[in-house]
Amino acid sequence: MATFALVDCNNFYASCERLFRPNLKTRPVVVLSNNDGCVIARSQEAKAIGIGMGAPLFKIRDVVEEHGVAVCSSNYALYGDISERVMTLLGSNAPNHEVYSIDECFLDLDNLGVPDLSDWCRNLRQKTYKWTGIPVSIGVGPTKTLAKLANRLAKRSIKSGGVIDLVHHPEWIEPALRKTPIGDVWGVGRRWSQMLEERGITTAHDFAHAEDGWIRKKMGVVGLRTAHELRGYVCHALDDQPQPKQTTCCSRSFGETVRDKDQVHDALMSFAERAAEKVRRADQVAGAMQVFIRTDPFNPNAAQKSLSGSVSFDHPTNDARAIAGAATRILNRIWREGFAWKKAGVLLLDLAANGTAPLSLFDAVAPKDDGLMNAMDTINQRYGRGSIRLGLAGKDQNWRMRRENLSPSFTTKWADLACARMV
DNA sequence: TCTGGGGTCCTAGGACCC
DNA sequence: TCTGGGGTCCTAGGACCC
Repeated sequence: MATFALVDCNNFYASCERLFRPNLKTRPVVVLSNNDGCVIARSQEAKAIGIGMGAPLFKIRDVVEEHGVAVCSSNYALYGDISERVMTLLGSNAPNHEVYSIDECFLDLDNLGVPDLSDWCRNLRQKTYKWTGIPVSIGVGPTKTLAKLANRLAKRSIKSGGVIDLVHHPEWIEPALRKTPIGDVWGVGRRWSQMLEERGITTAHDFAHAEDGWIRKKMGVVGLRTAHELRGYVCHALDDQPQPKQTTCCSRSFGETVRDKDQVHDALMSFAERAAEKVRRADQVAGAMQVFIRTDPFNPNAAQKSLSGSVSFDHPTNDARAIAGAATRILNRIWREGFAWKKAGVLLLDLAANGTAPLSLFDAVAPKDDGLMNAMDTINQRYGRGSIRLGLAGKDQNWRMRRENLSPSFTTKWADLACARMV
């Protein structure tokens, strides 16, 4: 039998915000989405006073005021760096591991050669807290889906000490399935849980005992795999060598709607540049790209429009100039006057490892000019993103994100380094 | 007034081929 | 009046994840 562990950081973004700001330790903390729109992470105290996931900031102003809630704009430079530290530590303790998201990691605990796995997990949990300052919970199960489920219960149970092991306590599996609502099962989202509830399937236990043919018909092979995993049959293996990305995207909602083409263009140039940088960092090139712009779907009074266009590159590229140029041509092609644009984005598609992209028929050698891009990346890495850019930025930047409560980049910017003072 | 961004996988349907 | 069956490739859309 396989043994998977899921290590999940507790309230990750809120925990990161607290790391370098001890004065937040005793206050409820929430972290906001881009443009400071809605709540995407909450500390335990913030959950306790009833702040919901996804709550728009304007709706919780009163609660914030009343309880002295610390409100933070999201700071992904900080979270990404802290995440790396946690993952490195986990990886050094369990060589077979899969970094699943910014705050989650699956471990393969087979062949680890430890006498008491639950004990080992509790140690790992303490070590992670001591070394990184981030509290984690650990769920252990015979499949990834059951490890996830165990993790969720570990987070909720005080007496579990942050660890629940369903592999060495198989008698816990059935009660665990019974007390997990169907919508909290990994792989069952909002649509499916509504559909299942309407048919009386309200818990993980109900779903695990539903009929295969019916599940297959209603939810395809994806849903069937989830059901099998709940029964203890492995359908999702540990993926410790993740495949390179096939697409990458840089998109944003604007701080304010924008009607002016130059400003939309300016935003797209910035996205194109950033997307190209991501692809260079992965040592890939893009074979095609897509640009989209759209109005605000939440505003019922505004005329709605969603436009997009794409191109293929003759020579797959990661050069910001080529990508920005293509984005400009696409925008010129799709642009329509008279709409209040709210969001735009650049997608780079058909990504391939740099150097392996096939040459086009008439090429002797692929064109190569990496010097300038390398220099830009080096400067931006050293002095902070945006230190050097293509000379395209316009003056009006209404599309820029609102980030009114941004914490310092404690670990990724020299200027933001925390200072300790002897008293 | 206000409502994120970045991904993956699967399926259905159309175009096209033999 | 009759108009197959099976395959591939591509795209759009829908489900999910964090």
